[in-house]
Amino acid sequence: MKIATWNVNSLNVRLPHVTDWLVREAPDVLAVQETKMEDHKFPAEVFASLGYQSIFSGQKTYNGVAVIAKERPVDAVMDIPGFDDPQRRVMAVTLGDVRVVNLYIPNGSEVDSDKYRYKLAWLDALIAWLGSERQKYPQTIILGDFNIAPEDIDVYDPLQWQGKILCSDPERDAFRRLIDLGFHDAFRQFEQPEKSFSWWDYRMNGFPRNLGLRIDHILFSDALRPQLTGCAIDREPRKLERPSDHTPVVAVWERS
DNA sequence: ATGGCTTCATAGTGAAGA
Repeated sequence: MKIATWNVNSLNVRLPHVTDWLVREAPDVLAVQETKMEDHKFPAEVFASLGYQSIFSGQKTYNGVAVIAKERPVDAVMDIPGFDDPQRRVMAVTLGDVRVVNLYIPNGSEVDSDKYRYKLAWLDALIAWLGSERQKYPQTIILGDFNIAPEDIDVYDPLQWQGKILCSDPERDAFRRLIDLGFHDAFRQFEQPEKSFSWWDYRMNGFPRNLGLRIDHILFSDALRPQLTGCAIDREPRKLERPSDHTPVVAVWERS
């Protein structure tokens, strides 16, 4: 199974990039974030014409998540149960015998801001939920835009970013607590190029200078460890005209 | 240089992203 995550930063603008990428890479599953699109506008028929089924939870202007898969996604959950949140950031589905949890974790804006407190509360609720989901779904993949750079090696300039949003200790602690539920960072299971990032700021020529952060992740549960054969960041879509500021992260399992 | 760039909602500019 080939599975990918991609924050597309508006599916309306990025649809040609996404369809081109689906045709070229032929993943079994693509989890997207920041569709910024209400459900009645979701281009499900475009993906259907490429052999993909879609399930989506969107809203106008901000947020919005979707799972695009060859197999029919079932048993969808579109909220963190018990966590009242109008923002569309969660899409958990079952594909075969694997539970896939697609996340658009809040950005947080600035440390100590209201949005930062919302991010930390959101993460607490997420961790509590996924902790209880573990027994139910031994084979789980959690992927998406985490808006957390877990380690200094995931940041182009760790000193400049020290303690800042995406890198603060409470955010990294939340990432660690998620891992400690029994998950692993697929990207770090393999030798990787130095300065591997998944997001680059549109400003300051961030991408050509590789001023990036690794904030998009694919985590997997213990039961899926033996079959994982690779994980990589695909920088190609970031080189296109009018790219998303994020680029896809891809993981491959030998079997479902 | 609390800027830069991009998207969206809007019809001027401003919010938000990361």
